Amino acid sequence: MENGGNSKILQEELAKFCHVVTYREGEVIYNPCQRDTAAYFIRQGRVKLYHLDESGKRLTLAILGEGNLFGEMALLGDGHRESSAEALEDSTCWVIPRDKLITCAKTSPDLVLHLLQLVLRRMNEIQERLKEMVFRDLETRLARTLLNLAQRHGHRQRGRWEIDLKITHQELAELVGGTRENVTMILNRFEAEGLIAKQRFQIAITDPEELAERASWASLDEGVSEN
Amino acid sequence: MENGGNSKILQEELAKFCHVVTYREGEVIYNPCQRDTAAYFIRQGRVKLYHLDESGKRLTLAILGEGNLFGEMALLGDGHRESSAEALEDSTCWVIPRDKLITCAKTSPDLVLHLLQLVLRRMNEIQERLKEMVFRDLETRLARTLLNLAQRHGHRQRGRWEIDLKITHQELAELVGGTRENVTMILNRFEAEGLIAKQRFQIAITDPEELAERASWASLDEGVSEN
DNA sequence: CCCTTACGGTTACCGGGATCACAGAAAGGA
DNA sequence: TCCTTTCTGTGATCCCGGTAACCGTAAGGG
Repeated sequence: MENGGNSKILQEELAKFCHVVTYREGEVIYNPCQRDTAAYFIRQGRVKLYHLDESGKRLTLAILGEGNLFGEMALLGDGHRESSAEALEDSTCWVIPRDKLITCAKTSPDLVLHLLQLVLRRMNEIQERLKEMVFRDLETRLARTLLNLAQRHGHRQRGRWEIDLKITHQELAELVGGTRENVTMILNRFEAEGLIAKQRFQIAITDPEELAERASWASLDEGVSEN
Repeated sequence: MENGGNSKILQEELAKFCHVVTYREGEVIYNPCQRDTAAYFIRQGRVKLYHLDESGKRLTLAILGEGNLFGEMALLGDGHRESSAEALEDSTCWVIPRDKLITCAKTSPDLVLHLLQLVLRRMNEIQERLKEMVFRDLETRLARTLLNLAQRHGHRQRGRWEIDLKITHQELAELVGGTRENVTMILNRFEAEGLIAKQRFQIAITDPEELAERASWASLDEGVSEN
């Protein structure tokens, strides 16, 4: 969806020299310090990328869906993983081993350009996250995260956005870089103000415009309120 | 230095279809919202990448030197800048316009692979910064930043590392995501403990091993203490 | 050479958010 | 069905680091 037609072209290229792997919900795709040299391209399903620090705290780097690339870091030098990847649902991915990519770059240079595009988009998002951590407070970050999730993993329904993810407050906390307790409090505040509606594992945005306000979203057209 | 021989090969490729621009110390290379579609590869000099938020606070994304790539985000879709770049010294860069890159990808696919490598390296660093913001306190982040600066912009001298940058506490604060006051305090603490020596605009690491300790550096061999 | 400007140093205060410590409620397996 | 586990809700407390308000000092331009 986000990649427009590119995703399809890319997949045709990938089909020439890559194979497909499927993962079940909850399955771990890779772990830190593992040594392999493949990147993955999501054909179908959702994948969570995260990093654990030594004390057990977790930072979720991204929740990705169809048409996204991950594990690209393994295309670098020695190819050791720094983070973990886990399938949030049953998923199928193209596997892109480094050496195959290098050999095939000569015959289909467009492929590498496409990958470069995908990597740049991810980099942009991470840079955005870094900026948010420095400049924004927890409430703002949470509002933004909810809007992002709705955009990438949600659908519109009668003026509200349903987030199509089974997600806990703990997981949200790991996504915004805060604690579960504070996330719970802020979510309740949002609900009391009529910005969102929530049940266990489920959140819907009932007032996207106002929530975007709280997110101090730079330009509305980037948000989810349009259409 | 960090790129080994790759940098040279890459530059030969770039010479085929890119031109060179030079900037004076302090000159701004680009600004947000500017619309151009070129990336830059540093041939010589140092460049600071930063982002200003609306309140005027600044986050320094990176201080780069010879062999580094920046402004790659312009290779994406519409090509608008999100951050600023400024020459810290007189510098010369290869300019890589997007359309030239795309046309030349067919004739020299290795070039794109090299760029991909460089982008991945940058992405790795930013991801690292993000993790630090979430997991580490200010003192740790500052210790790490000093070691990084020494590694990338410093030289060894009689067992200590001199950082070859004219840098203020304010700039360090923008690099670690803290305030000038706290950076000053921590630097003084480090100096009192004999970890660093400093004068105006100048910092040297006198005890790299111990400072790496304070940085809770994962593996020593990544630090600057070896050799 | 003076005088403005920027940088470095230091304190007091305050607040966002982490930590700790519960309790109720839903889920889900035996 | 019960009983354990996981998730949510809500306080009390604490502390890191931001904010504000100074002052002395080096730098550097007119």
